[in-house]
Amino acid sequence: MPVSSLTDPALEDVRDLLDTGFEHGEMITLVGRCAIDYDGRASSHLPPGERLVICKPDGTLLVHRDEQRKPVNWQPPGSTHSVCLDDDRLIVESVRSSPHEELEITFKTVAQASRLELDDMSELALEGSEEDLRQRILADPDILETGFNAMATERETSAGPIDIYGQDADGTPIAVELKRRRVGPDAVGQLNRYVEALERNRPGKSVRGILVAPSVTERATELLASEGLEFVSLTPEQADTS
Amino acid sequence: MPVSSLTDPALEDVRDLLDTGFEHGEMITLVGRCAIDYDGRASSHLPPGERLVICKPDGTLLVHRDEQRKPVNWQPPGSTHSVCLDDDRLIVESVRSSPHEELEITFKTVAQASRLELDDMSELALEGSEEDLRQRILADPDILETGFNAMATERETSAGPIDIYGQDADGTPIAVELKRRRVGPDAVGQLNRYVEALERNRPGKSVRGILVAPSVTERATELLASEGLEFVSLTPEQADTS
DNA sequence: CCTTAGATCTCGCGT
DNA sequence: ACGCGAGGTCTAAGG
Repeated sequence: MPVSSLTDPALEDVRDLLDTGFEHGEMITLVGRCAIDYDGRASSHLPPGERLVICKPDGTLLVHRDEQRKPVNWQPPGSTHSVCLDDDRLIVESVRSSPHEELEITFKTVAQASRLELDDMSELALEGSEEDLRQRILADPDILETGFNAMATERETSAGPIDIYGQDADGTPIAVELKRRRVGPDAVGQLNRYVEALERNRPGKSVRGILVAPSVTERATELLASEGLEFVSLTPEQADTS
Repeated sequence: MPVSSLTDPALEDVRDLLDTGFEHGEMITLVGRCAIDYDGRASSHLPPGERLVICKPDGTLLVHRDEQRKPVNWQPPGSTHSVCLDDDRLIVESVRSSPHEELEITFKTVAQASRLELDDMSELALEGSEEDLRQRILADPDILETGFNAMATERETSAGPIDIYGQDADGTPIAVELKRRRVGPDAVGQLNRYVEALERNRPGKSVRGILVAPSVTERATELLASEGLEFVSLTPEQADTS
């Protein structure tokens, strides 16, 4: 885990460190006072302030302030970074194509500059996703409704793919929309689009729509009622019955 | 912009640095080999690997790998960080309440640990948002449709707030939904919910729905047609006519 | 606190 | 490439 770091360096030395880091595909962190201009999908300007800048070898660039979870500015993976010294200012530039986006960071002073080689082959194992909720229902369809018969997942309609498509005990088609957390009106609209698409395909035949989530907001409940849709309360993880 | 940094420190010294940094409300960066466990809205486990950890004074915690824009693990602002030394392992813990979430980072080795005091009072100025699109239309309603009369923004309906509510030249009500970029079926569903809510309030009276965006996907175009809704192409920023 | 919808959303998966 | 929907989404604004 080699780390090369400079404290209160001359901007010239920072430029060399960046060039070396970019060359070697290393991660770089910079702490310093900088102004930032962005132009691409939108455009922004951030006056000078002290921030932490991170350049990843995959082309990602992050600018973090001392608060908030999201970077104040950034470039997505695949961008190309470069650095140049202009008088007494160090300019870090990141360019992305398709769509074209430019980020320019102008440093007045740099307090710390580091090159990091990070070795990380592990993969994140996450539980509690919508996929887990789907597996729960497919493993035991009766928890949705007695006699439910799951016939397909991601079934295509003209309005998009249905999470689970099946039939009830009477053979009536059902579109099931899954959400891992409490839902609002948007999920109802989504389910409604799928149900209407199925009904357009089979005129006259009734289709049921069931929204599956831990809970729904009041407005979503009203919308479900006005559209004739149903709700079943389920979480991705089985309730702890210990 | 005071920066205190340790290279290849003993874990004991890292613990002291963290304690000091937490105490003084400073930002902290750690580079090292660690495993991570999360439990809260979901749960996850990440086996050992080399990562960059950032603790912000507002309670934000970020764990970044050497690729991707998003942190592999994190805690939102408002979380409480703590550190303890357990044998030959350094454990950084972050807890959040409402909802309860825990993140535990177990370091085997630390290559770099830094305390940063970042002074940043500037505010980001961003252009090209949906709000800019709204201002464009309100400043010159005719660019939406000749004779359009904007009567309200964020007008409440039983299905949620309409971006712009108004009337056409004939006095027919119009719900306008704005999007800053190319849109898909979700935006059509959103507009449809608003139009249906208005129609439920005024039975028999027809209501027009207009989706405003730079462009729409084909599926969204079909949905617009099947719902009897309309589309007008506009961008947040005026086209460059130089 | 909860709800609602925007975001330079990001990300993965599919066509 | 583009389309589509999930996400521990995050974040701001409003009730």
